[in-house]
Amino acid sequence: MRDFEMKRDKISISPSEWEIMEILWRQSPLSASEIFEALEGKTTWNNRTVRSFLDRLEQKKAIAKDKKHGVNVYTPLLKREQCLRKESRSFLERFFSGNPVSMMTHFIEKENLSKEQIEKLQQLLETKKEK
Amino acid sequence: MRDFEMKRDKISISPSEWEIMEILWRQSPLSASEIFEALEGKTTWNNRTVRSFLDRLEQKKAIAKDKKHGVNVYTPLLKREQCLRKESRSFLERFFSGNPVSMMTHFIEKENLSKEQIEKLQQLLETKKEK
DNA sequence: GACAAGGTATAACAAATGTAATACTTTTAC
DNA sequence: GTAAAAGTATTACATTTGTTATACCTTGTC
Repeated sequence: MRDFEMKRDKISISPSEWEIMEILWRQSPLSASEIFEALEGKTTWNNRTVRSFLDRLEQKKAIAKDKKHGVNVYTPLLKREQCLRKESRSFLERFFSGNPVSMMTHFIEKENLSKEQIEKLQQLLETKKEK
Repeated sequence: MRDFEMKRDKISISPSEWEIMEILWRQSPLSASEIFEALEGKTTWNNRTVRSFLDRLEQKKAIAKDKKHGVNVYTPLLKREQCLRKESRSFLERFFSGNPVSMMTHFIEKENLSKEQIEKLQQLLETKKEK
């Protein structure tokens, strides 16, 4: 494995930071106050708090900071896909010994799925089987 | 308002603590050194470290400590089922906006499931649909 | 061209977490 | 019955995370 990849793997994104990342994955670059506004309704974070998270994400090299027209704007350096995969695997490992079937069994049993939802999953599995 | 951070009155179990809980859910009561032994191979934690986790779990009232034959033994106070459900929901909320179907879709797409695994899930879904 | 509003950089601080060390007490093995 | 081993209780300390606060700097407005 190459060096930069190893380093990237070590980045850990906290729950709060993840909220920020989601905003930026949806749209970027954005300024701190744009991000702050995008969080309205979702969180009650102070403007300062948001800026702290941005600072930390930048230190972690999860996002890049650029000065555009005298204002800092932020862009993701990590791909959502990749981060999501990492988090998913970690969840799987922690709670289901890495076994995806027992994990999904848990959700199928515990979540109340509608007929439509079940059928959607069935269809997806069918497609997958024919791969 | 859905602030995704937990309320203070709810017990939160850290990843390391979860390992301890798993041991105790499998078998209890156990002494600190029994737990330490059960962790061999899984972790490289020092004996002291394990005892720290036990102390904290006790403070959190996730486990009970009793002195049996001059030695402290520990028993879970929380049900695995319940904790697992809480963690699962939090995962679902954080990464898939609480949508179980999109979560499962992710896993079906990203994990390489064998034909047998897929069929097992299909069967489970079929059963569920007839509920 | 001074000022208020907002931006920036830096610091603070407590709780949670990971990871033990110390210092005393009890039990066990000779 | 004493010394080593094991246990207990308390403390420590760095890092991460959540949550601002302070103090300085820029800029559009009057």
